[in-house]
Order: sequence, then C-alpha cells, then structure tokens
Amino acid sequence: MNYSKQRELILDVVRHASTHPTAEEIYNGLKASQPFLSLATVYRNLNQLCAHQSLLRLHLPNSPDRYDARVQPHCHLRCEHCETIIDIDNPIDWERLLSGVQGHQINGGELVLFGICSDCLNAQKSKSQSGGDLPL
Amino acid sequence: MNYSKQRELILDVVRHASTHPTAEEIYNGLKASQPFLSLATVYRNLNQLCAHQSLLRLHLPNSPDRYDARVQPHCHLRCEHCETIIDIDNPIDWERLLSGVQGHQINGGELVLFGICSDCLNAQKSKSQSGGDLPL
DNA sequence: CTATGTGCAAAGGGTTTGCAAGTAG
DNA sequence: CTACTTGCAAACCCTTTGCACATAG
Repeated sequence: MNYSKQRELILDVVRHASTHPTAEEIYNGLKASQPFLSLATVYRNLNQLCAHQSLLRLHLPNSPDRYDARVQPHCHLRCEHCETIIDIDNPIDWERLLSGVQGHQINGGELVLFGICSDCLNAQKSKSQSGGDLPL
Repeated sequence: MNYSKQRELILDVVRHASTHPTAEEIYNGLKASQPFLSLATVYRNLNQLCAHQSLLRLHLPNSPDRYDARVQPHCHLRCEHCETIIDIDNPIDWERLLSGVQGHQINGGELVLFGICSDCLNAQKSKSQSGGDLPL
C-alpha cells in the first residue's frame, strides 16, 4: 500500500472523531481543507483501511456504514432516542458463548445493542421532574 | 392492517424457508404463482410485517437485508465459506451482559457471529483426509 | 518506469415513493 | 364510501467502477 495524503487525512479524521462517522461525514469534514477531494476516494480508502484492520466498519440498520478507529474488540449501543452510537467495552463472556455454540467454528462476532443512552435517560429524568412531557 | 393475499403469501414464504431469504428471493419464489406481483409490494409488506414483529430483519455485511420468521430472541452465524446464515439459540448471558453495561438502558440487541459452519468443517475434514487441497 | 492512487462522472444494487386503479371492511 | 393495498415506473440513497491523469517508490 503506497502512501497517500488523502488516506492519512481520512484515517486521522476517524481517529479524532467521537462519532463513528459515515463516509459522507468524513468527506464533509475534509472538504474545507481539501476542496478537490472526491467522495469516491474516501470510499476507496475506507475500504483499504478496513481491509488492513486499521478501521472497523459498522453496519447499522437504517444508516449508511460507519467507521470506528477503535479496532480492539468491543460492541456498540445505538441510542433509540438520539441515534448516537456508543462504544461499550466488551460485555460478552466469549468463553461461555463459544462453549454454547457447538459444532461450528466461531471466528468472531459483532454485537449491537439498542436502548437509551445515559445522556438521554438523564435528560428524560430532569424533564419529568420539571413536569414536562416525556420526550419518548 | 387490512387483510391482503400478497402479505399472507409473503409471510408464508418466509415461514417455510430455511434460508433467511432476501426480498428478491421471496419475490422470485412467488413469481411463478403470482406473475403480477411487484417487488415494491414485497418490500412494503416486509416492512409492515417487521413493524408488527411478525418477522425479524437481519442486517448483514455485503448482503441485502434478510428476513427471519423466528421472532423469539436468537442470534445468527454467517458461514464465511458457504455464506449460509444459521440460527443459533441464544448463547448470550443477558443477565451478565446487562450488569456489565451500566448507566444505559438496554432494550435489546443483535449478535451476529462469523465463522465456519459444521457442514463446511466436515466437508473440509473429509477432503483433507482424502488428500485434496483445503477449500479455504 | 510501473504500480498505485486520484478526481470526476457515470453506473450499480437495494429500497422507497408517487400515482392511478383495485380491494377490504 | 373510505381507508388500505397494489402494480408500475421513476426516484432515491449509498457505494462502486471506468477512465485519463497524477504521484509514490
């Protein structure tokens, strides 16, 4: 893989983002400083970075793919209220899981949780204390 | 939700399929008996059936969405060799998982495993015993 | 020099939508 | 009669691809 300025910038954006950005978000983030950058280049580089395990690709319902620079195993919570994707340190007991799946060889897995994130829970709580309607 | 012949047929196809079919596969399966069926109708009904929890939608990498008539919680193994999707009875310790995710409210989750299914493992084994190259 | 990467525009796959006609309740 | 459903075609969104030019090694 030859060096490319664009690839370096793209990786950098994902690494410094806290939001698991989509290809388009990465593209928009770079457009100001790289006005000739092409969305196709972003996609091509994201594919290469994922192939080299420098990034993880997240497949979530009703969303374009998102990218995560945290490559060590962990899982994600998608807040059904604010739509944020939150990293969750591996809550799975993989030993137990593997012992429960017999006959097949398991190489890995992806766990996506859905629910309400702590921020939205807190916002909901304060709002209900102040007498307002629940946002949910 | 008014009755519709098409919706009944679509649900029926998914219920009797062992393959977690895609919208297009369902459409193709019905085209012979319902030559005027439209793919848009298949999509519309699948969306309704999912909304009513009569079906589950599976989001898998590099694949159109697939549909599952087994609505009770379970997870899926995608064989990296034959691409089959296999139902796996819930190997997750949800109690433990929930206790490990603090501060957020978890409403559910989807676990997709990847690996090699037992059929492919066996095929590989017999082949290597007979001296052939491994298919992987 | 050769392989790899780029920008652009066009194509691609999967899914949704607008509309006029048909059907369920 | 009214609301829901259908088929068709067109639109949509996200992602990939073909090509000629540019850059890395």
